[in-house]
Amino acid sequence: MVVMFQLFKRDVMRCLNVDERFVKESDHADLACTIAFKIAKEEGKNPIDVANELVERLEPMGYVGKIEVVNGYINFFASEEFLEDTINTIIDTDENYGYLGLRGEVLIEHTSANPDGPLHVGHMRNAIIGDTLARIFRKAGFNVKTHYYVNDMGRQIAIAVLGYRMFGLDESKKPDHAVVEAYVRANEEIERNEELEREVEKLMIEYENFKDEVVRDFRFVVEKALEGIRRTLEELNVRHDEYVWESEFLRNGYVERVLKMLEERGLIKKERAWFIEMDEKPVVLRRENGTTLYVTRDLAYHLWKNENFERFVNVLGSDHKLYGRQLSKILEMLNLKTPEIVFFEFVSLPEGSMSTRRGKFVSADELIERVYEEAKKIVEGREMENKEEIAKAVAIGAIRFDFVKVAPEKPMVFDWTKALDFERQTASYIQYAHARCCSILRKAVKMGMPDLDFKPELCTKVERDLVMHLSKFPYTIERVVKDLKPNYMAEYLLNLANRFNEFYREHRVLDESGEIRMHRLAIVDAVRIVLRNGLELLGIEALEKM
RNA sequence: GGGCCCGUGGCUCAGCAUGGAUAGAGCGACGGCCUUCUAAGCCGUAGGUCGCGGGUUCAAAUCCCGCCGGGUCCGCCA
Repeated sequence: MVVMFQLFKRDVMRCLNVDERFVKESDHADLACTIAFKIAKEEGKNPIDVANELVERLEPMGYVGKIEVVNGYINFFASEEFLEDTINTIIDTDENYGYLGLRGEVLIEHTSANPDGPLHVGHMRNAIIGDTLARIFRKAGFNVKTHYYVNDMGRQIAIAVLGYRMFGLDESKKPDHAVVEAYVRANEEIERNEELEREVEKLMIEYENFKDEVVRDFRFVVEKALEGIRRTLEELNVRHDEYVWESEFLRNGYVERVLKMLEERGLIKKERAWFIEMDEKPVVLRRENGTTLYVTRDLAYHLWKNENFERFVNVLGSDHKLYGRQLSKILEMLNLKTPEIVFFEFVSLPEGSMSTRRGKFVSADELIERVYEEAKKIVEGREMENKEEIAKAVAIGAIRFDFVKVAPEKPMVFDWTKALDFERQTASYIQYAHARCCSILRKAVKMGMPDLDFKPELCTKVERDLVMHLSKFPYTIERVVKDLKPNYMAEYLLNLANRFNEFYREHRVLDESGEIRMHRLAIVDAVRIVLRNGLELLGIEALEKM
């Protein structure tokens, strides 16, 4: 477990004896300390004098190298030893660089789109955030399981089943698209004929009572939808360890258990329906007709999570915020752990919000297909092998990066012209930097097995900055895990690719000889490793040639 | 009506955690760079009242209050 940048930061804090609040990243130094401003204020002195005084009686220790005072800031630069240890650690630990040694059982539940049709671009945002978090948590050391929670008991599933019974499924279509067709048609029928409402309600009651042929039809329709959804997710390099059906919690007794727990604490009010009084609005747990609600099953699911995991993370659309708060509040009433929830804002279309019910959405399949076609056009004009695979990797990378780079709480507007514009794709920029590293190393090997030998005293300013940035990779993972913001990693990699290109422009590698050559090859190899590890965390293939 | 989120160059976004030294990218625009390790790249130029107003502070894009604009939630739906 090596966390280079944090070690340096810790040394800075120790040698000044200040806490983390006063030590910050800065453009002017590797780390800058602002404590002098605070002391100056308290003691009515000049910050510059205070800073100078502090520095005078300061013993550099560990990885702390040069220290200078500028305008009251105390600027710290890492030592040559730090740079050397960073590069050597990266090369030695290789694919494990980024591992933080954190421990614990973590469940990440994400995507969980209703199985009434294909994934649309909003669900993609959920899947990509969730999958990226899962990858980063694993890298940090956690034992991670991912769940797709299947809402097989919802009203819309009953409608889809009704559609299936009335019209069947179009076998020529991808199964999730066939399901949504039946679902949309059934909705249209219901609008025309109110009688069908009762049909839907009946289906729901019968399913909840496990009536055989109803269960069979629900299972059939849900499996069909999931089959299609799973295929789409596979294209995106998103994999769930398990698909958990909510009806399962009715069968296995957890629903009953959680209701009993609530009852014993006197929390449930029973009138015609059963409900819990809450500040914002009451939560109904059992309908007048005796059936349970989504929240009831979800409470049971979270009771189960409590028994099996130390931490659980849910990725949910921000329209579920009130729901999430209430769920957590009820769990707290039972002295149970609450989920950590990542809320993401909506992906809307230029013409407005999406709706599965009205069949108004951009499906993930369509987006993938069209971006892929666009990537193929670009690859066509180039001399290379495996054009199809490269186009695929570039297309999926472009899509994943586009979604993950935006902070979850920012609303997104999905725009076809932008999605298909490869000039603005930033994933391929990172993939390209990685391919460049590989190319240099490949050639070096061809010229005779090279020795890699980093010498900090040979570092130029550009090289030094690049190495410092490499040291922050584990630190970035730590921040993602702490804040649940996978966009930090996207930002980090973009920045790294940028710095590498600067290095590439200003320095030759293979044309050099002797220790400079070995020194630069070590840097290139270290950059290659971090780019590759980072792309892996984003679920983007690190191409060696493109 | 109340709650929550967002508002940063023409466009898409980063930065807000922990206030700090010239607010960063990409696209678009304009000009340049392939006889040198991959031009999916690089360099340069133009372009910003960080939604508005107030407050706290030596210091505010960042913290607090109010307002405006957009989104979303407020079901015996999921």
